[in-house]
Amino acid sequence: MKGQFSSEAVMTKVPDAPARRESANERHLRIYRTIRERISLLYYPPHTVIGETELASEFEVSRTPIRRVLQRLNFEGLVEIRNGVGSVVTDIDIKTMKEVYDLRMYLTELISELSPVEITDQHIEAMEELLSRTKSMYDARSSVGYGRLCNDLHEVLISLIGSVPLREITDNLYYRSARIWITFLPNLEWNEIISEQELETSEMLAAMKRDDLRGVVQVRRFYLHCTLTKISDYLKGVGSIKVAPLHPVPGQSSG
Amino acid sequence: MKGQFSSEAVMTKVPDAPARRESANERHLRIYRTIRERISLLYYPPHTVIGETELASEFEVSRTPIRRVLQRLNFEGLVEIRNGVGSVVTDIDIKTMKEVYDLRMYLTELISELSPVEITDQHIEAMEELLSRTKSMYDARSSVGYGRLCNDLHEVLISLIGSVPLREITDNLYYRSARIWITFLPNLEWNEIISEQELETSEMLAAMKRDDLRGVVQVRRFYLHCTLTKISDYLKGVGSIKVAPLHPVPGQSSG
DNA sequence: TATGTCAGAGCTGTATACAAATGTTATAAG
DNA sequence: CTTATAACATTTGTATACAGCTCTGACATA
Repeated sequence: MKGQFSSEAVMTKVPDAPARRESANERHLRIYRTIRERISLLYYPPHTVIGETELASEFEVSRTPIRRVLQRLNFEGLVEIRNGVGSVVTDIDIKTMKEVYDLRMYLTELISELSPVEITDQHIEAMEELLSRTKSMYDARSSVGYGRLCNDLHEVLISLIGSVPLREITDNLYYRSARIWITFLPNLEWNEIISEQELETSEMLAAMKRDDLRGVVQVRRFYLHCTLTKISDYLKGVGSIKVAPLHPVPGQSSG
Repeated sequence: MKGQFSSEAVMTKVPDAPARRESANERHLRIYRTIRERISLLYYPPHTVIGETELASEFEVSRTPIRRVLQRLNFEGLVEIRNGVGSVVTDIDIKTMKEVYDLRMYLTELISELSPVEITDQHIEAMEELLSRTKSMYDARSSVGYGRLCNDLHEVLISLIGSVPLREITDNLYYRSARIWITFLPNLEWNEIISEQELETSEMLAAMKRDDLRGVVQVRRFYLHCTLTKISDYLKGVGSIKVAPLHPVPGQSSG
C-alpha cells in the first residue's frame, strides 16, 4: 500500500524510465514532477539558477523537452526564465505568501462544500502509513523527509477533491507556497513541528474514519492558519528571512 | 480612454508588432492573447484542429515560439495537443462546466473579502464605455461583438483584484468557460441577452460609483448564477448541445 | 584607486532537419 | 459490398546549429 500516494522522492538520482517505451507526455510528467519536487524540498532553493543544458544531460534528453518543463514551471510561478541567464527558482515575498495562504484556506473549505468525494479504505490506509511515518520523524531529524511527508499528505488531500479545476488549483497553490514553510524549519523547534504534524494527521485520520469530509478539511484549514501564524510571528520577531540551504547545490551560481 | 481595458480583438488579421523591437516575452504574450481570444470568440470553435505550421506562417515566426504558446494553452486546458494530429480546441462537458461556474461564483465573492482594491475613475470610465457599447448591441446582432464585450467586462473586473494568485486563477477560469456561453447565444433570445448584459453592467457601475466593491462582486456572482441556470435549463429541454459555428474556419478538418 | 569600455564565455531564443506518430486512402481479398 | 492491410501524406516530438542576450573580468584611462 505504498505506491499510490507516495511521491518516490528523487533528489540526486534521475528516476529510471519504465521498461515499456514512455510516451512524450509521460516523460514530460516524470521530469516535471521531479523538478517540482526538487524545488519544493529545497534541493533547488530560491535563487538557484537551473541550466537547460545541465538538466538535459542529467535526464539524457535534448534541451527541447527540458524547455517544455521549465516553461510549465514558469507559467506556474515556480521559476523565472531569464534570457542569457537561466531559470531562476522564485522566492516569495511576504505579501504574496499571505495571499496564497489565505486563498488556500478558503479553497480548502470549498472541498467539502463543492465536490464531496467518497472516502475509501485506501485513503485511510494511506493516512495510517503517513501517521506512522510522522511518528518515526521525532528521531530522524530530516527536513527532506519532513518535506516528503507534507507532499504526500497533500497528495492524499487532493485525491479527496472531486472537482477537477479545484483540484488543479489546490495542487498548484500548494507547490507555490510549500517550500516557504520548509525554509523556516531550521529556525523552529523540531519536536514541536513534528508533534503538530502528528496531531494534524491523526485528527484528519479520525475524521476520515467517521466519514466526515467536512471535518477533514476543517482540520486542514486550521493547521494552515497555524502555519501562517507561525511564519508571521517569526518574521515579526526577526525582521528578515534567513534562508539556510539544506544541501550542497551543484551548479548554483551564487549563494 | 479606450486603450486600457479594451482587448483590441484580432480575428482575421495578425496584430502588427510594435515599431520598437519586441522582446521574446512580449511576442509570446501577443500571440498567446490572440489565440486565446480566437478560442473564446469561437473563431476557433471546439474540436477545431490548429496546426503549428499554419500559425507559424501566419505570425511569421518558426514553429518554436508557436509551440510555446500552444503548450501554455494546453496547460490551461484550452487545447489538447495530440501527436500526429495537431492542437485540438477542447470542448467542455456539462459536469466540468458546472464545476467551473460554481468555483467562479465562490471566487468572485472572495474578491471583496480577500483583496479589496481602490475603485478609481479609470474603472468607472471603462465601465461607462462598456455600458454604451452594450446599448448599441441591440441593433448590431454580432456574437463576436458581444463576446468582446464580455471579455472586456472581465478585464475590468480582474483589474479590481488585488491578490495576484486570485487574479490569475479568476482569469484562467473565465477563459476556460467563456466560450461555452457564446456557444449558446444562437439558441437564445438576443434582446433578452443584451438586456441582461446591460443590467449587469449598469448595476456594477452603480456599485462602483458608491465605492461598493462588495456590491460589484455580488452583482457579478448573481449573473454568473443566472448564466449557469440558463444553460442548465436549455440543456434539460434539448438534451444535447447544438454547436453552431459562427464563422467559416480555415484549416478545420471536420465539422 | 576608481571607472568606463570592450571582448569573451555561457546562457536562452529561434529556426530547421529529421524521427515518430496518426489518419487516410488505395487496393486486394473475402 | 465489406473488410483487412499497407503505403502515404501530414502532423507533432526531438535534436541541434546558430543568433541574440547577459554577465564577468581584464584593461586602459583619468
